[in-house]
Amino acid sequence: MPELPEVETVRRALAAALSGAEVIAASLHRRDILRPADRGVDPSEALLAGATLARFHRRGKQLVMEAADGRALLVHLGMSGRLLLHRSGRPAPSLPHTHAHWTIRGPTGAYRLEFVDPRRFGWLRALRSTDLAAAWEALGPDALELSAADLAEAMHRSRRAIKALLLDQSMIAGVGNIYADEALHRLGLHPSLRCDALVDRAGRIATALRAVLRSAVELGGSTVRDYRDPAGDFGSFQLRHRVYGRHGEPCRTCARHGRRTLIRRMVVAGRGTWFCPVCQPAPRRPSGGSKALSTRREHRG
DNA sequence: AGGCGATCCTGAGGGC
DNA sequence: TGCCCTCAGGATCGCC
Repeated sequence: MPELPEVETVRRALAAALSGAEVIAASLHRRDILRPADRGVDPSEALLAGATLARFHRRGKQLVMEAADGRALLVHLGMSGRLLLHRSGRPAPSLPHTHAHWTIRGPTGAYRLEFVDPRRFGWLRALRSTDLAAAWEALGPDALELSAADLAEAMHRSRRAIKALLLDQSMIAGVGNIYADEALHRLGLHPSLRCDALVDRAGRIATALRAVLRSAVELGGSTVRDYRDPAGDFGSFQLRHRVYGRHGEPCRTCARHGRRTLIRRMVVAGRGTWFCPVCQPAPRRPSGGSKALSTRREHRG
């Protein structure tokens, strides 16, 4: 799933190839990929036809293509969304679920850009670049720039599980299920720990989040299933995952200390959550109520 | 406040 | 081999 590192990888690739390029034509194949408020507008206008692409921004998981004429297009890749960039003239397999495409010509060549999203959790939103700040008002600070003070403030009055807060885009923008689990394992914190009990560790948590996200950006993000960069290539940070998706496999941190502990799976904040029961000991009073069984279906089958 | 479930959607993967 | 069922997840909404 594209989270901050994957979206940043996409942003960098698009910025490198398309800055200063002109959108010759744009086509929308599914109108419901636009946010509801945009469905009445002219699609090709919304998709920046005729514009010169000036800048590519990102906040959290949201990407913006900003045109020189004041138009902008906000892109959310959802779960399975891809922006694929093909050089014109090369045979480009058109994938199913291609919902929009652009013909673009610029300093580095001519391209076809495609928005592909099988599960359609992704979306596009047309706006003016002057409205971008307002559009992003609902998002918390970008996770790569998260300060200890921001995080401490968010945690201070919250009794939710720490993982729920990490996933809350209005608190921290960019963290999704993968990097929440990976950061918590590196911190040795159980995902169910209450925020207000961890305020004194906000600095460490912010630092660990930034570090895990930066490492992932350097490796082009994680490809678990669907994610590809604009060239169609995989990320490689999944090779560094310590817990995410590793249910039943040995904890590598424990293995280094001569212990054999298996990664477990539970549900926190409605999400599949992977953790090491030794590195991340359970709280004495798990948040989320009195249910004694906070883990379930720990074994395959 | 925040947990929880439903919703949107498709494809992967397990079970039989 | 192939069909069917379940499940995964980001964001949002309504309910409790």
